[in-house]
Amino acid sequence: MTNLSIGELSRQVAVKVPTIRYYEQIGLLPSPPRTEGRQRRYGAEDVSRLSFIRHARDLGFEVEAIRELLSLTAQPDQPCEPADRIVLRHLESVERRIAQLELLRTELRHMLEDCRHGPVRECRIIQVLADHDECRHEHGRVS
Amino acid sequence: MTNLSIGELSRQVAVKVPTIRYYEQIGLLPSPPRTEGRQRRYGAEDVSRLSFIRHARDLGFEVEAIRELLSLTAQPDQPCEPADRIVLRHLESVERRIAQLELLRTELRHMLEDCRHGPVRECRIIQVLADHDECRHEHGRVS
DNA sequence: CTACAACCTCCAGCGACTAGAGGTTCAAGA
DNA sequence: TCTTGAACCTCTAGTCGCTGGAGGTTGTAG
Repeated sequence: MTNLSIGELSRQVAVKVPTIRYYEQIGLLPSPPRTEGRQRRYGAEDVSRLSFIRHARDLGFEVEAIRELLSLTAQPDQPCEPADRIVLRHLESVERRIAQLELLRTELRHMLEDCRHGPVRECRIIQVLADHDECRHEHGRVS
Repeated sequence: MTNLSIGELSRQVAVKVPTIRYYEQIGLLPSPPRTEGRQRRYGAEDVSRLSFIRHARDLGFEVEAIRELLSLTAQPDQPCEPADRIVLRHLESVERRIAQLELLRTELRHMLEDCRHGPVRECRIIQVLADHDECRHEHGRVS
C-alpha cells in the first residue's frame, strides 16, 4: 500500500508510467519522495489522488477542471457549488458535442443512401463534398 | 475568380490564411504560382479544391481521409466504392463517439442529481470521483 | 556478486491548426 | 512618382493530453 514504485502505482491505478510523470510535471500530482538513487516512492494518498484524476479523465474532464476539483477536496468545509458548476459546464459541453455529432451522423447517412455505386464521376458523395450547397443542413465544426 | 491573393481566397472559401498555407505545406493543396515578389496567386481550380477540403473538414473527415477522397476525384472513371468505404468508416466512428458521449451524459446527470448542495465533505460529486466503484456504469476513454 | 527489469531524464511527435516576430511587397491615394 | 500601410512572406513555437524512444542508472532476486 505504501512505498510503491512508479510501476506499482501504475498497475494499481491503471495509469501508464509516463502519464504519472507527466501529471507530476504539470503539477496535478505532488513530487513524491525519492530513494537515494532518485527513484520515486508513493504512498496511499497518492493512490487516492491519482484514482481521482483517472476517474475524472474517464468522465472527460479537462486537466484544468480536475485541478479545480482537486483543490476543492482540500477545502471540505466549503460549499460544493463550485464542483456543481464544473460538472454542469462539462455536461453542457458534452451535450453540445452530442448534438453536433448527431447532425453529422444524419448527413453521413444521407450521403451513403444517395450513393448509387457507379463511377466516381456520378458519385453523390463526391458531388456533395465538391458543392456544399447540395447538402441538407448547416453545421459548425466538430471539436 | 482567377489570380486571387491568399487573403481573397481565404474570404471566398472561409478558410483562414495560415490554414491555407498549412494545407499547402502538408500537400493537400498544390503550391500555386507566385508573383515576382513571391506572393501566392490562386485560380478557380484552387477555389474548388479548397472548398472540397473545407466541406469535408466540416463533416469531420480527417486530413488523411480527405487526401484519399481528393485522389479519387482525380479518377472519375473508377468505381466510387473507396469513397463509400471512407464515409462508412467515418460514420461508424461518429456513432461510436455518440454512444460514448451518451454514457457520459447519463453519468454526469446522475452526479448532478445526487448532489445535495452541502459542504464539499458531503458532496456526492466529489465522492464519486474519489471512489469510482460507486458509479453506475463502466465506460472507456472519450476520444 | 551478477543480471536484468525497472527506473531515470530529456526530447520529439501526434492532429490540425493558430499565433507571433520580424521582414517584404503590393496597390491605392496624394 | 512617391508614400503609406495593409497584406503578404518565412520561420518558429504553442495548443491538449499524453506517448514513445534514446541512452544511461538503480534496485532486487537469485
